Amino acid sequence: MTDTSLTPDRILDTTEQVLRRFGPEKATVVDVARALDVSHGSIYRHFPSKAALRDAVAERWLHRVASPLQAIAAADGLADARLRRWLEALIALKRQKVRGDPEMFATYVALAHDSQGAVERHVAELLGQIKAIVDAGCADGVFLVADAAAAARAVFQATARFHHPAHAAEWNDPDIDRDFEAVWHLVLAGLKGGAG
Amino acid sequence: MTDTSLTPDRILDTTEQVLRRFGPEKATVVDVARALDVSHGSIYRHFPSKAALRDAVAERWLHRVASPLQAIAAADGLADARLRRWLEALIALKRQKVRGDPEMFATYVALAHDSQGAVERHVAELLGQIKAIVDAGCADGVFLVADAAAAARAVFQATARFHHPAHAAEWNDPDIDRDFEAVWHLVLAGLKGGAG
DNA sequence: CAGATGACAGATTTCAATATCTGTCATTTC
DNA sequence: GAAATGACAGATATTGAAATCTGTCATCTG
Repeated sequence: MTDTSLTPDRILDTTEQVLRRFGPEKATVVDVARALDVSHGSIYRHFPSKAALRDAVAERWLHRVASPLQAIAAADGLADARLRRWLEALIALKRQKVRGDPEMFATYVALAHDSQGAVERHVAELLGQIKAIVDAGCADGVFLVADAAAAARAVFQATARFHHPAHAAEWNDPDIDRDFEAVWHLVLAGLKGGAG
Repeated sequence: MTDTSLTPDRILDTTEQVLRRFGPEKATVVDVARALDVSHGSIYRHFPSKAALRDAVAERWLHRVASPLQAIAAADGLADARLRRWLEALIALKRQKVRGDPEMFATYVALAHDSQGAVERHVAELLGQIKAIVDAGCADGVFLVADAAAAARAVFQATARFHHPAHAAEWNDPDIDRDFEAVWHLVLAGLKGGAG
């Protein structure tokens, strides 16, 4: 029954395979149906449109990024070290994905671009994780900020060059790690409240 | 003679008009020649290739951004206020260009994307201007940084969301000014050396 | 009767023939 | 004779007819 019954998860798995093989431009609902050996009409029983199917693929991919970071955000230890580890993990995840399979990375970026809602939820989730670290840091006196949510956004945005897919081409720059170090220094100083 | 003789500047002016009318995909060297009422072979007397012509257009556009900022970087007054004014001017220039004529902005971004060398020189020029402000700030004791060039890069990169064309779509966000304020706070604290 | 099918209309994409463009250069113009 | 021309070869883009795709739904199947 497991490999014969058509479920959303099975459709999503197959859609990823089809996207990997044909790319986001060429992949069609008919291709997915063919790969599953069902009629394309059956896909529409589980997803109302091709766009909804792509949204779901994007959402799952974004969740695979946010999920491992959640563990870091919720860990023990000093908030400044934890924030550093969290950012390094986010950056490493993204770089790993783009280096491991650049075409698939581009595919997922294209999907995400069309699924603005999924991206917004994803960013909100990441901001929530940063805010949790900042809150903890304030409680411990490691950080000193008036508005933790605003500080979380500032940290995320100031480091955009190192994790935002629009900057992926710059991640090959040999100076990228040194650049991150310099930005991290500014960010950390700001969170510690060095200049009220 | 002035309006009959074919000069690089006249070709560049006309190329901009043609790009404005047809966009970067459709504009051809033949279109430029037609607009100038010369044969397209004559264009190749002044520019070795279509790519070189587009490079020159990009370079001129980028210079129009860097030029007014130079005055701010070289002005008197406290370095922190000057850096703030410089960043605000850079951001205002970019926003003005994208709001005033979004299609032409996209055109120039496409040209710049193909003229990596021109972009690198432009960024180096901007980094030089920031470094001059940071150097002045260090001399006055307003800033405290070990490596002014590294600090300049960090300032530029941490604020990328507010001036890098890849983020242009986000400039319509109603919270964009508040976001810049938060990032500016982090950056300023870092430059003042609050957290050694 | 829940779930799958496949034929269908309208929209989108493909493909190959046709036209245009880029860059060169021997010839022409002033 | 310096500057401009226009014909040319090979590369690129356009076009319109044919094929395919999306989304729907009446029908079928177990």
